[in-house]
Amino acid sequence: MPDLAKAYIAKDHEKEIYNLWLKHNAFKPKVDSREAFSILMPPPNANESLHVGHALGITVEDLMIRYARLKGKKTLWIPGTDHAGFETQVVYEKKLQKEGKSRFDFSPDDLRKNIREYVDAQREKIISQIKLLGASCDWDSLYFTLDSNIVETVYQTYYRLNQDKLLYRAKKLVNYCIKHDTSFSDLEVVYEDREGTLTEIKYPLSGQKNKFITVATTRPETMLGDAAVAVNPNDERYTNLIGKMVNLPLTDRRIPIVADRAVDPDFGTGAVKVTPAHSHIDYEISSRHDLPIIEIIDRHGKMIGPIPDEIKNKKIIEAREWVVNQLEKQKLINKKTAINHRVAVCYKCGTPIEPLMVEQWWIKTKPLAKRAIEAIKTGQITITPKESSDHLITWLENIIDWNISRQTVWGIPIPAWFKNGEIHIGQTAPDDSGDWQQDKDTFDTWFSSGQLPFAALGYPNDSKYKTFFPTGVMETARDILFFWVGRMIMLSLYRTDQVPFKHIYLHGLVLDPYGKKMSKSKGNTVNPLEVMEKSGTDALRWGLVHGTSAGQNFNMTEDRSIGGRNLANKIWNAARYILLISKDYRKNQVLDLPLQDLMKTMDNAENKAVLRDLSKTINEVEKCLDEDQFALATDYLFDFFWHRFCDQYLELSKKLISDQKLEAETRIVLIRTMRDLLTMFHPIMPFITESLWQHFYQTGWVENPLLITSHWPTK
RNA sequence: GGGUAAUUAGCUCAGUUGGUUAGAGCGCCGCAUUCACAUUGCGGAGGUCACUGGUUCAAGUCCAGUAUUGCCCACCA
Repeated sequence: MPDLAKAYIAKDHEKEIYNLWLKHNAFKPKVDSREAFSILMPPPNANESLHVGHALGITVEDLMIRYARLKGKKTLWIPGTDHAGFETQVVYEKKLQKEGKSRFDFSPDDLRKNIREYVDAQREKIISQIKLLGASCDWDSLYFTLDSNIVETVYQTYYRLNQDKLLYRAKKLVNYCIKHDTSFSDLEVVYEDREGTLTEIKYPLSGQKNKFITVATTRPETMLGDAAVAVNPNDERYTNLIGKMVNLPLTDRRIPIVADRAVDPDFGTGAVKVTPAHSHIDYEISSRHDLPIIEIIDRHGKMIGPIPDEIKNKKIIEAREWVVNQLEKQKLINKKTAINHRVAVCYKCGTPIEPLMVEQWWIKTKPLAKRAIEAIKTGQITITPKESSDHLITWLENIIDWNISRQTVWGIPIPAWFKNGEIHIGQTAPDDSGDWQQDKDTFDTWFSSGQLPFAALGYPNDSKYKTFFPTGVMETARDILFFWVGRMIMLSLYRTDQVPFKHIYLHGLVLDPYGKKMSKSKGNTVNPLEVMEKSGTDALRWGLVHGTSAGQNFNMTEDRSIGGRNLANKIWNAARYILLISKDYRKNQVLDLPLQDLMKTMDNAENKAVLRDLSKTINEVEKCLDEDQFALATDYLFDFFWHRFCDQYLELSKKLISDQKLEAETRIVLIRTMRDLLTMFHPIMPFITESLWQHFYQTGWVENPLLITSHWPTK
């Protein structure tokens, strides 16, 4: 047996151990009659570098899959990377910007090709970083979300939605970012408190001199697209004006005053201008009163439509100044007040969202959501933490139709063709007349990633799909519960009639030591690669799990991983000591007896007692791991190992072992307890435990050459 | 506005069907060093379990309310 170094230096072992696992195909599922357990790895964006959020997710997933493997299940963990359509395009545009270029310098085809090359070059990086974390996933199953089989499945879903009349193309009001030139779904819009000006404008009543109705707005320029003025039906100030007309200033149009329940009489003047083409609430009001929709802003934020020539094609902000000036000249501005209000903005660049009328592909989500709700309510899918079930159900119950088209080049092209208002759905044009134009849009990334559980497993014919679907658990970040998890459930039930996973485990946010969100701009990020380099991967993994709570955010401090490093060193030295004093001990079959039986062979009460406590610990750890209580499991393990085994028993064993009558059984207790501890520590600290297992194996104390494919302790 | 979670030692947090004297890690104080490990050991200080009320023989734990903080959803024209 080679001598063990006095201290455990993680760097000296990790690479070798990972290669050992790879060499033995330890991550590959052995397909037999055992119970199946699979996890789909949430694919990190192909252009990203590993951050601490990934590290947490991968640690927990690896922990679950290693535990299942030790418990004798056939396991498959499928890794992948995400093309992440819009997000990647934004990153690439930033890169272009640094080079003094923009996306408009390239044709869409060239741009797509360039991003593809960029992503292909980046992809290897994050994959190698995932390997550093010790991820025991089946690399032969590695997927990329633009793989042809996945794209094909996505297309089939699109066709089927069309056949089932759940897909439609419509020009409706959508959330549009004029900077990125794409629409979004409701989920990609965030709200921010912004300073603004509330301008009160007097609209002259038709046929009545010097009589006005005053509206309040933060967007004066949109008055040019007004279709009505609305007041609350119960607002006595305006009851006599309902049904009357006003002359819309700066235009020659006359618009009605309507009564609508959406108007809050206590806000502003209690009268509101209605601009159906550029406000969601106004769009709703207009549909209730059959008002015309007048578009005055285009996709680039330029003024269009029936507006004065002076501002045609001008930017929104210029138009605003012009409109306010003109109104002031006509003495139609009542007053202007500063206001702090919530503004819908693009979640990437903070540009205010412009609601615009754009033709998009929509999915009718209500019928899909209904089945998802049922699956959750009947317990076909369970969630940790449990309160997330209600969040998900509430979201599904209030779901609105989903805009699945994006005006980005990087993504899965939508298989649809247009010719003079005709629409053809399919990958190729219906004829080669050359009149058909392919849809230039791409799918919302979440539409394709929402199908990954079955798409990445090779639905419908692949043996992986047949063996491992539905997957056992979906482990992912809490903040994509609606974006991703909800959509996976809906689309999976729709396509496969099965839930995509039986259980969901949501991890919280990793915060900085002071409980603040980590962000690159704040400079308060913890770089997992640095922690791994400094303290070791096992130490990082321990630090991410120990002392945290399922689904709750937690503060990441360096101390957490230092604690993990110290623990690794302690494990190393306990095992090293046992190896040193017993290196000539040859295995006795008694060693493998179930603990209950092994205990009966012991003469000494202390030896019996430590085995009894070991058995208790196995029970506790098992129960915790079965219930997603990973941190609590590490608590039990830590306490038994450090205090009960090392501090008490190991010291005591030094006396016992010098007693000739007790020597043999004491060695057995030491070896057996350490062996079972290595096994239980393995899911959370795979490298050091496997490394020591190798020494146990070479000494002849264990049968299985690899801990990773060994089995959970027998009680 | 609606929802949800958190509030326990200086700090970060456990405490799972209510049950002796409320725990851990880190930090702090004292002692110990050829004996697996100083990335260590032994010992110690430190808590009105946010607050108010209720249920109970018994409440950190269950119920109601209050406060503070975080997050999610809706959204202000």
